[in-house]
Amino acid sequence: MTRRIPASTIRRLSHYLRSLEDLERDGGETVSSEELAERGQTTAAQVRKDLSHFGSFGKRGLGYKVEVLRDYIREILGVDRIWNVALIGAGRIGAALFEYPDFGSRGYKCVAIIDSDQAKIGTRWGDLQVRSPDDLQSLITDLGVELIVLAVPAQAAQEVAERAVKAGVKGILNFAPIRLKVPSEVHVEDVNLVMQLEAVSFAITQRTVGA
Amino acid sequence: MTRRIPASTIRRLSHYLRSLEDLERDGGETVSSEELAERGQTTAAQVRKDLSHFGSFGKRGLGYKVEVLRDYIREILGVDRIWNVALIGAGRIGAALFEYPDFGSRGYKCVAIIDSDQAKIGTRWGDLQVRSPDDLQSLITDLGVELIVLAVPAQAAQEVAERAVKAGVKGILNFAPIRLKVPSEVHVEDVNLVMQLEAVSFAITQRTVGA
DNA sequence: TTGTGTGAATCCCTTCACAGCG
DNA sequence: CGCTGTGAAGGGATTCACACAA
Repeated sequence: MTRRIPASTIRRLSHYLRSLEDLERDGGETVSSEELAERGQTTAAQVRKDLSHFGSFGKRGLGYKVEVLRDYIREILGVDRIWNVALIGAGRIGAALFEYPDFGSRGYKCVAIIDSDQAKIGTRWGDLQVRSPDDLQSLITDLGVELIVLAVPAQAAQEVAERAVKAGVKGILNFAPIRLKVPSEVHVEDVNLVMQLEAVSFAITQRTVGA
Repeated sequence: MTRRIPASTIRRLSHYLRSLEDLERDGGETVSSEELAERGQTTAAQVRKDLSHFGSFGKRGLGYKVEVLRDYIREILGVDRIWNVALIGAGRIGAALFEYPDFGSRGYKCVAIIDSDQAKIGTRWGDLQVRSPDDLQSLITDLGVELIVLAVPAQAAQEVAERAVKAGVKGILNFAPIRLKVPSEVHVEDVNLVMQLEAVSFAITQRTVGA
Protein backbone atom coordinates (compact mmCIF):
# COMPACT_ATOMS: atom_id res chain seq x y z
CA MET A 1 0.00 0.00 0.00
CA THR A 2 1.95 2.92 1.33
CA ARG A 3 5.66 3.51 1.33
CA ARG A 4 8.04 4.08 4.24
CA ILE A 5 6.85 1.78 6.94
CA PRO A 6 8.93 1.84 10.15
CA ALA A 7 10.72 -1.42 10.84
CA SER A 8 9.25 -1.33 14.31
CA THR A 9 5.78 -1.51 12.79
CA ILE A 10 6.71 -4.72 11.02
CA ARG A 11 7.99 -6.28 14.20
CA ARG A 12 4.75 -5.39 15.91
CA LEU A 13 2.67 -6.77 13.07
CA SER A 14 4.40 -10.09 13.64
CA HIS A 15 3.32 -9.93 17.26
CA TYR A 16 -0.23 -9.04 16.36
CA LEU A 17 -0.36 -11.96 14.01
CA ARG A 18 0.71 -14.34 16.71
CA SER A 19 -1.84 -12.85 19.09
CA LEU A 20 -4.59 -13.17 16.54
CA GLU A 21 -3.73 -16.80 15.98
CA ASP A 22 -3.89 -17.39 19.71
CA LEU A 23 -7.21 -15.60 19.93
CA GLU A 24 -8.61 -17.68 17.14
CA ARG A 25 -7.55 -20.88 18.84
CA ASP A 26 -9.40 -19.66 21.92
CA GLY A 27 -12.47 -18.96 19.86
CA GLY A 28 -12.37 -15.17 19.97
CA GLU A 29 -14.45 -13.44 17.34
CA THR A 30 -13.39 -9.82 17.63
CA VAL A 31 -10.57 -7.86 19.25
CA SER A 32 -10.11 -4.25 20.15
CA SER A 33 -6.90 -2.36 19.58
CA GLU A 34 -6.77 -2.19 23.35
CA GLU A 35 -6.64 -5.95 23.72
CA LEU A 36 -4.15 -6.39 20.92
CA ALA A 37 -1.97 -3.77 22.53
CA GLU A 38 -1.87 -5.59 25.84
CA ARG A 39 -0.71 -8.80 24.24
CA GLY A 40 1.83 -7.03 22.07
CA GLN A 41 3.36 -4.87 24.76
CA THR A 42 2.37 -1.57 23.20
CA THR A 43 -0.49 0.94 23.18
CA ALA A 44 -3.89 0.89 21.54
CA ALA A 45 -3.04 4.02 19.57
CA GLN A 46 0.07 2.34 18.27
CA VAL A 47 -1.87 -0.67 17.09
CA ARG A 48 -4.31 1.51 15.21
CA LYS A 49 -1.54 3.60 13.72
CA ASP A 50 0.36 0.51 12.62
CA LEU A 51 -2.67 -0.87 10.86
CA SER A 52 -3.62 2.47 9.35
CA HIS A 53 -0.50 2.32 7.19
CA PHE A 54 -2.10 -0.47 5.24
CA GLY A 55 -5.80 0.29 5.24
CA SER A 56 -8.71 0.25 7.65
CA PHE A 57 -9.62 -3.19 8.78
CA GLY A 58 -11.84 -2.52 11.80
CA LYS A 59 -15.38 -1.45 12.50
CA ARG A 60 -15.88 1.61 14.67
CA GLY A 61 -17.52 0.87 17.93
CA LEU A 62 -16.86 -2.83 17.47
CA GLY A 63 -13.22 -3.61 16.90
CA TYR A 64 -11.55 -6.00 14.48
CA LYS A 65 -12.76 -9.38 13.34
CA VAL A 66 -10.04 -11.78 14.35
CA GLU A 67 -10.01 -13.88 11.21
CA VAL A 68 -10.22 -10.96 8.87
CA LEU A 69 -7.43 -9.02 10.49
CA ARG A 70 -5.30 -12.14 10.71
CA ASP A 71 -5.64 -12.68 6.99
CA TYR A 72 -4.82 -9.08 6.22
CA ILE A 73 -1.69 -9.16 8.34
CA ARG A 74 -0.63 -12.42 6.76
CA GLU A 75 -0.99 -10.78 3.42
CA ILE A 76 0.92 -7.69 4.50
CA LEU A 77 3.79 -9.74 5.89
CA GLY A 78 3.76 -11.93 2.82
CA VAL A 79 3.14 -15.12 4.77
CA ASP A 80 -0.07 -15.97 2.92
CA ARG A 81 1.96 -18.11 0.58
CA ILE A 82 4.76 -20.67 0.53
CA TRP A 83 8.32 -19.42 0.46
CA ASN A 84 10.95 -21.73 -0.89
CA VAL A 85 13.97 -21.41 1.33
CA ALA A 86 17.45 -22.77 0.85
CA LEU A 87 19.61 -23.43 3.86
CA ILE A 88 23.24 -22.73 3.16
CA GLY A 89 25.53 -24.15 5.78
CA ALA A 90 24.32 -27.37 7.33
CA GLY A 91 25.63 -26.67 10.78
CA ARG A 92 23.82 -26.48 14.06
CA ILE A 93 22.47 -23.03 13.40
CA GLY A 94 20.68 -24.21 10.33
CA ALA A 95 19.43 -27.27 12.12
CA ALA A 96 18.12 -25.12 14.93
CA LEU A 97 15.77 -23.29 12.61
CA PHE A 98 13.86 -26.48 12.01
CA GLU A 99 13.26 -26.82 15.70
CA TYR A 100 11.24 -23.63 15.64
CA PRO A 101 7.67 -24.85 15.35
CA ASP A 102 6.55 -21.67 13.61
CA PHE A 103 9.08 -21.98 10.86
CA GLY A 104 7.01 -24.33 8.78
CA SER A 105 3.61 -23.09 9.90
CA ARG A 106 4.41 -19.63 8.55
CA GLY A 107 4.93 -20.97 5.08
CA TYR A 108 8.70 -21.17 5.01
CA LYS A 109 9.62 -24.39 3.32
CA CYS A 110 13.17 -25.59 3.17
CA VAL A 111 13.70 -27.04 -0.28
CA ALA A 112 17.47 -27.33 -0.36
CA ILE A 113 20.40 -27.71 1.99
CA ILE A 114 23.89 -26.87 0.87
CA ASP A 115 27.21 -27.38 2.59
CA SER A 116 30.81 -27.36 1.44
CA ASP A 117 31.87 -30.11 3.80
CA GLN A 118 32.52 -33.22 1.70
CA ALA A 119 31.60 -35.40 4.64
CA LYS A 120 28.14 -33.85 4.78
CA ILE A 121 27.36 -33.78 1.08
CA GLY A 122 24.98 -36.55 0.17
CA THR A 123 23.80 -37.21 3.72
CA ARG A 124 20.08 -36.94 4.38
CA TRP A 125 18.41 -34.31 6.53
CA GLY A 126 14.82 -35.33 6.85
CA ASP A 127 13.77 -35.88 3.29
CA LEU A 128 16.44 -33.64 1.81
CA GLN A 129 19.94 -34.47 0.77
CA VAL A 130 22.82 -32.11 1.50
CA ARG A 131 24.15 -30.71 -1.77
CA SER A 132 27.44 -29.24 -2.86
CA PRO A 133 27.97 -25.48 -3.24
CA ASP A 134 28.62 -26.21 -6.91
CA ASP A 135 24.89 -26.74 -7.28
CA LEU A 136 23.99 -23.49 -5.55
CA GLN A 137 22.92 -21.49 -8.57
CA SER A 138 21.12 -24.28 -10.35
CA LEU A 139 19.22 -25.29 -7.23
CA ILE A 140 18.08 -21.74 -6.61
CA THR A 141 16.93 -21.28 -10.15
CA ASP A 142 15.34 -24.68 -10.59
CA LEU A 143 13.52 -24.74 -7.26
CA GLY A 144 12.46 -21.13 -7.35
CA VAL A 145 14.25 -20.21 -4.14
CA GLU A 146 13.66 -16.59 -3.18
CA LEU A 147 15.02 -16.66 0.31
CA ILE A 148 18.15 -18.15 1.81
CA VAL A 149 19.28 -18.78 5.32
CA LEU A 150 22.98 -18.06 5.29
CA ALA A 151 24.72 -19.94 8.07
CA VAL A 152 28.28 -20.26 6.86
CA PRO A 153 31.52 -18.94 8.39
CA ALA A 154 32.09 -15.20 8.00
CA GLN A 155 34.85 -15.48 5.43
CA ALA A 156 32.69 -17.46 3.01
CA ALA A 157 29.49 -15.49 3.48
CA GLN A 158 30.02 -12.62 1.05
CA GLU A 159 30.93 -14.85 -1.86
CA VAL A 160 28.04 -17.22 -1.26
CA ALA A 161 25.62 -14.32 -0.95
CA GLU A 162 26.76 -12.88 -4.24
CA ARG A 163 26.26 -16.14 -6.06
CA ALA A 164 22.84 -16.59 -4.52
CA VAL A 165 21.79 -13.09 -5.49
CA LYS A 166 23.04 -13.65 -9.00
CA ALA A 167 20.83 -16.72 -9.17
CA GLY A 168 17.78 -14.71 -8.19
CA VAL A 169 17.53 -14.73 -4.41
CA LYS A 170 15.66 -11.73 -3.03
CA GLY A 171 16.12 -12.03 0.71
CA ILE A 172 18.75 -13.32 3.10
CA LEU A 173 18.54 -14.27 6.73
CA ASN A 174 22.17 -13.84 7.61
CA PHE A 175 23.84 -15.51 10.57
CA ALA A 176 27.38 -14.61 9.56
CA PRO A 177 28.77 -11.78 11.67
CA ILE A 178 29.60 -9.53 8.75
CA ARG A 179 27.78 -6.81 6.88
CA LEU A 180 26.89 -8.33 3.51
CA LYS A 181 27.24 -6.12 0.47
CA VAL A 182 24.31 -6.84 -1.84
CA PRO A 183 22.24 -4.84 -4.31
CA SER A 184 19.74 -2.59 -2.55
CA GLU A 185 16.76 -4.58 -3.82
CA VAL A 186 17.89 -7.61 -1.84
CA HIS A 187 16.80 -7.54 1.78
CA VAL A 188 19.27 -8.78 4.36
CA GLU A 189 18.19 -9.45 7.90
CA ASP A 190 21.06 -10.00 10.29
CA VAL A 191 20.89 -12.38 13.20
CA ASN A 192 23.62 -11.71 15.67
CA LEU A 193 23.32 -13.57 18.89
CA VAL A 194 26.55 -12.31 20.35
CA MET A 195 25.33 -8.76 19.84
CA GLN A 196 22.17 -9.60 21.69
CA LEU A 197 24.18 -11.10 24.50
CA GLU A 198 26.16 -7.90 24.61
CA ALA A 199 22.93 -5.95 24.94
CA VAL A 200 22.11 -8.08 27.95
CA SER A 201 25.49 -7.69 29.60
CA PHE A 202 25.38 -3.95 28.95
CA ALA A 203 22.00 -3.69 30.64
CA ILE A 204 23.18 -5.65 33.64
CA THR A 205 26.42 -3.74 33.90
CA GLN A 206 24.80 -0.33 33.71
CA ARG A 207 22.14 -1.37 36.17
CA THR A 208 24.79 -2.51 38.60
CA VAL A 209 26.87 0.61 38.19
CA GLY A 210 24.12 3.21 37.83
CA ALA A 211 21.88 4.63 40.50
CA MET B 1 28.08 6.99 32.97
CA THR B 2 24.97 8.65 31.68
CA ARG B 3 21.40 7.45 31.79
CA ARG B 4 18.98 6.77 28.94
CA ILE B 5 21.07 5.33 26.16
CA PRO B 6 19.19 4.41 22.96
CA ALA B 7 19.17 0.70 22.27
CA SER B 8 20.36 1.50 18.77
CA THR B 9 23.49 3.01 20.23
CA ILE B 10 24.25 -0.26 22.00
CA ARG B 11 23.85 -2.23 18.81
CA ARG B 12 26.22 0.11 17.07
CA LEU B 13 28.76 -0.10 19.86
CA SER B 14 28.84 -3.84 19.28
CA HIS B 15 29.63 -3.16 15.65
CA TYR B 16 32.33 -0.67 16.50
CA LEU B 17 33.89 -3.18 18.83
CA ARG B 18 34.06 -5.78 16.11
CA SER B 19 35.53 -3.25 13.70
CA LEU B 20 38.14 -2.20 16.21
CA GLU B 21 39.16 -5.79 16.76
CA ASP B 22 39.51 -6.24 13.00
CA LEU B 23 41.55 -3.07 12.75
CA GLU B 24 43.83 -4.21 15.52
CA ARG B 25 44.43 -7.52 13.80
CA ASP B 26 45.41 -5.57 10.70
CA GLY B 27 47.82 -3.50 12.74
CA GLY B 28 45.86 -0.23 12.67
CA GLU B 29 46.91 2.29 15.28
CA THR B 30 44.21 4.92 15.03
CA VAL B 31 40.77 5.32 13.46
CA SER B 32 38.62 8.27 12.61
CA SER B 33 34.90 8.37 13.24
CA GLU B 34 34.64 8.46 9.45
CA GLU B 35 36.33 5.09 9.06
CA LEU B 36 34.41 3.52 11.89
CA ALA B 37 31.19 4.77 10.33
CA GLU B 38 31.94 3.12 7.01
CA ARG B 39 32.49 -0.24 8.61
CA GLY B 40 29.46 0.09 10.84
CA GLN B 41 27.04 1.29 8.22
CA THR B 42 26.37 4.67 9.83
CA THR B 43 27.64 8.20 9.74
CA ALA B 44 30.65 9.79 11.34
CA ALA B 45 28.43 12.11 13.35
CA GLN B 46 26.53 9.13 14.69
CA VAL B 47 29.72 7.44 15.82
CA ARG B 48 30.83 10.53 17.68
CA LYS B 49 27.42 11.02 19.24
CA ASP B 50 27.27 7.39 20.34
CA LEU B 51 30.62 7.65 22.04
CA SER B 52 29.87 11.02 23.55
CA HIS B 53 27.27 9.40 25.77
CA PHE B 54 30.03 7.70 27.65
CA GLY B 55 32.92 10.13 27.60
CA SER B 56 35.45 11.54 25.16
CA PHE B 57 37.88 8.97 23.97
CA GLY B 58 39.44 10.62 20.95
CA LYS B 59 42.02 13.29 20.18
CA ARG B 60 40.93 16.21 18.01
CA GLY B 61 42.60 16.30 14.67
CA LEU B 62 43.86 12.76 15.13
CA GLY B 63 41.07 10.30 15.80
CA TYR B 64 40.82 7.42 18.24
CA LYS B 65 43.53 5.04 19.35
CA VAL B 66 42.27 1.62 18.32
CA GLU B 67 43.32 -0.24 21.45
CA VAL B 68 42.14 2.41 23.81
CA LEU B 69 38.72 2.77 22.27
CA ARG B 70 38.36 -0.98 22.04
CA ASP B 71 38.98 -1.31 25.76
CA TYR B 72 36.55 1.45 26.58
CA ILE B 73 33.80 -0.12 24.51
CA ARG B 74 34.47 -3.50 26.05
CA GLU B 75 34.06 -1.89 29.42
CA ILE B 76 30.87 -0.10 28.38
CA LEU B 77 29.32 -3.28 27.02
CA GLY B 78 30.44 -5.21 30.05
CA VAL B 79 32.49 -7.70 28.07
CA ASP B 80 35.73 -6.92 29.87
CA ARG B 81 35.02 -9.79 32.21
CA ILE B 82 33.84 -13.40 32.22
CA TRP B 83 30.09 -14.04 32.32
CA ASN B 84 28.95 -17.36 33.63
CA VAL B 85 26.12 -18.52 31.43
CA ALA B 86 23.74 -21.41 31.90
CA LEU B 87 22.15 -22.99 28.88
CA ILE B 88 18.64 -24.16 29.61
CA GLY B 89 17.32 -26.47 26.96
CA ALA B 90 19.93 -28.66 25.34
CA GLY B 91 18.40 -28.65 21.89
CA ARG B 92 19.83 -27.53 18.62
CA ILE B 93 19.35 -23.87 19.34
CA GLY B 94 21.49 -24.09 22.39
CA ALA B 95 24.06 -26.14 20.56
CA ALA B 96 24.14 -23.57 17.79
CA LEU B 97 25.34 -20.86 20.13
CA PHE B 98 28.54 -22.74 20.69
CA GLU B 99 29.23 -22.67 17.00
CA TYR B 100 29.42 -18.91 17.14
CA PRO B 101 33.13 -18.28 17.38
CA ASP B 102 32.61 -14.98 19.17
CA PHE B 103 30.56 -16.52 21.91
CA GLY B 104 33.54 -17.59 23.93
CA SER B 105 35.89 -14.87 22.83
CA ARG B 106 33.53 -12.24 24.22
CA GLY B 107 33.76 -13.69 27.67
CA TYR B 108 30.57 -15.70 27.74
CA LYS B 109 31.36 -18.99 29.40
CA CYS B 110 28.84 -21.75 29.52
CA VAL B 111 29.12 -23.33 32.95
CA ALA B 112 25.96 -25.41 33.02
CA ILE B 113 23.57 -27.15 30.68
CA ILE B 114 20.12 -28.13 31.82
CA ASP B 115 17.46 -30.16 30.09
CA SER B 116 14.33 -31.91 31.25
CA ASP B 117 14.73 -34.80 28.85
CA GLN B 118 15.71 -37.84 30.91
CA ALA B 119 17.53 -39.25 27.91
CA LYS B 120 19.81 -36.23 27.80
CA ILE B 121 20.48 -35.85 31.49
CA GLY B 122 23.91 -37.12 32.33
CA THR B 123 25.23 -37.06 28.79
CA ARG B 124 28.36 -35.01 28.13
CA TRP B 125 28.49 -31.87 26.02
CA GLY B 126 32.13 -31.04 25.67
CA ASP B 127 33.34 -31.03 29.23
CA LEU B 128 29.94 -30.39 30.73
CA GLN B 129 27.30 -32.84 31.76
CA VAL B 130 23.63 -32.17 31.08
CA ARG B 131 21.82 -31.62 34.38
CA SER B 132 18.25 -31.96 35.52
CA PRO B 133 15.96 -28.95 35.98
CA ASP B 134 15.81 -29.94 39.63
CA ASP B 135 19.32 -28.60 39.96
CA LEU B 136 18.49 -25.30 38.29
CA GLN B 137 18.49 -23.10 41.35
CA SER B 138 21.45 -24.68 43.07
CA LEU B 139 23.56 -24.59 39.93
CA ILE B 140 22.81 -20.93 39.38
CA THR B 141 23.63 -20.01 42.93
CA ASP B 142 26.70 -22.21 43.29
CA LEU B 143 28.26 -21.34 39.95
CA GLY B 144 27.41 -17.66 40.10
CA VAL B 145 25.38 -17.70 36.91
CA GLU B 146 24.11 -14.22 36.03
CA LEU B 147 22.91 -14.90 32.54
CA ILE B 148 20.88 -17.70 31.03
CA VAL B 149 20.16 -18.76 27.51
CA LEU B 150 16.57 -19.91 27.56
CA ALA B 151 15.95 -22.36 24.74
CA VAL B 152 12.99 -24.38 25.95
CA PRO B 153 9.50 -24.77 24.46
CA ALA B 154 7.19 -21.78 24.94
CA GLN B 155 4.94 -23.40 27.51
CA ALA B 156 7.84 -24.14 29.87
CA ALA B 157 9.65 -20.85 29.44
CA GLN B 158 7.83 -18.65 31.94
CA GLU B 159 8.16 -21.06 34.80
CA VAL B 160 11.84 -21.74 34.15
CA ALA B 161 12.53 -18.02 33.88
CA GLU B 162 10.89 -17.36 37.22
CA ARG B 163 12.93 -20.00 38.95
CA ALA B 164 16.11 -18.70 37.38
CA VAL B 165 15.34 -15.15 38.43
CA LYS B 166 14.58 -16.28 41.94
CA ALA B 167 18.00 -17.93 42.03
CA GLY B 168 19.66 -14.64 41.09
CA VAL B 169 19.85 -14.49 37.32
CA LYS B 170 20.00 -10.94 35.98
CA GLY B 171 19.68 -11.37 32.24
CA ILE B 172 17.99 -13.75 29.83
CA LEU B 173 18.58 -14.43 26.18
CA ASN B 174 15.18 -15.79 25.31
CA PHE B 175 14.50 -18.02 22.33
CA ALA B 176 10.97 -18.95 23.36
CA PRO B 177 8.38 -17.12 21.31
CA ILE B 178 6.59 -15.58 24.28
CA ARG B 179 6.87 -12.34 26.20
CA LEU B 180 8.44 -13.30 29.53
CA LYS B 181 7.12 -11.59 32.63
CA VAL B 182 10.05 -10.85 34.90
CA PRO B 183 10.93 -8.13 37.40
CA SER B 184 11.98 -4.94 35.68
CA GLU B 185 15.56 -5.23 36.89
CA VAL B 186 16.03 -8.41 34.86
CA HIS B 187 16.91 -7.75 31.24
CA VAL B 188 15.32 -10.00 28.66
CA GLU B 189 16.55 -10.02 25.09
CA ASP B 190 14.26 -11.86 22.70
CA VAL B 191 15.52 -13.81 19.74
CA ASN B 192 12.79 -14.50 17.26
CA LEU B 193 13.95 -15.93 14.01
CA VAL B 194 10.52 -16.38 12.51
CA MET B 195 9.87 -12.69 13.09
CA GLN B 196 13.06 -11.88 11.26
CA LEU B 197 12.04 -14.12 8.40
CA GLU B 198 8.75 -12.25 8.30
CA ALA B 199 10.62 -8.99 8.03
CA VAL B 200 12.39 -10.42 4.99
CA SER B 201 9.26 -11.68 3.31
CA PHE B 202 7.53 -8.37 4.01
CA ALA B 203 10.36 -6.47 2.37
CA ILE B 204 10.31 -8.71 -0.68
CA THR B 205 6.55 -8.61 -0.97
CA GLN B 206 6.32 -4.84 -0.71
CA ARG B 207 9.14 -4.42 -3.17
CA THR B 208 7.41 -6.66 -5.64
CA VAL B 209 4.04 -4.98 -5.26
CA GLY B 210 5.11 -1.37 -4.83
CA ALA B 211 6.38 1.04 -7.47
C1' DT C 1 45.00 21.84 9.03
C1' DT C 2 42.50 17.79 10.73
C1' DG C 3 38.92 15.54 13.08
C1' DT C 4 36.62 15.48 17.72
C1' DG C 5 32.83 16.91 20.76
C1' DT C 6 28.41 19.12 21.03
C1' DG C 7 24.48 22.42 20.95
C1' DA C 8 20.87 23.37 17.49
C1' DA C 9 18.05 21.90 13.77
C1' DT C 10 15.74 18.25 11.65
C1' DC C 11 13.42 14.13 10.99
C1' DC C 12 10.70 10.37 12.18
C1' DC C 13 8.14 7.62 15.39
C1' DT C 14 4.91 7.57 19.08
C1' DT C 15 1.20 9.50 21.71
C1' DC C 16 -2.73 12.44 22.15
C1' DA C 17 -7.20 13.72 21.36
C1' DC C 18 -11.14 13.82 18.99
C1' DA C 19 -14.17 13.58 14.84
C1' DG C 20 -17.04 10.31 12.96
C1' DC C 21 -18.96 5.80 11.83
C1' DG C 22 -21.55 1.81 13.43
C1' DC D 1 -22.42 5.03 23.34
C1' DG D 2 -17.90 2.42 21.95
C1' DC D 3 -14.00 2.10 19.38
C1' DT D 4 -11.70 3.06 15.04
C1' DG D 5 -9.05 6.11 12.08
C1' DT D 6 -6.24 10.14 11.82
C1' DG D 7 -4.44 14.96 11.86
C1' DA D 8 -1.76 17.45 15.35
C1' DA D 9 1.40 17.57 19.17
C1' DG D 10 5.18 15.71 21.48
C1' DG D 11 9.51 13.42 22.17
C1' DG D 12 13.55 11.00 21.02
C1' DA D 13 17.11 9.92 17.85
C1' DT D 14 19.90 11.39 13.90
C1' DT D 15 22.13 14.87 11.30
C1' DC D 16 24.16 19.36 10.80
C1' DA D 17 27.54 22.64 11.49
C1' DC D 18 30.97 24.68 13.82
C1' DA D 19 33.98 25.92 17.84
C1' DC D 20 38.05 24.25 19.45
C1' DA D 21 41.94 21.22 20.65
C1' DA D 22 46.04 18.82 18.82
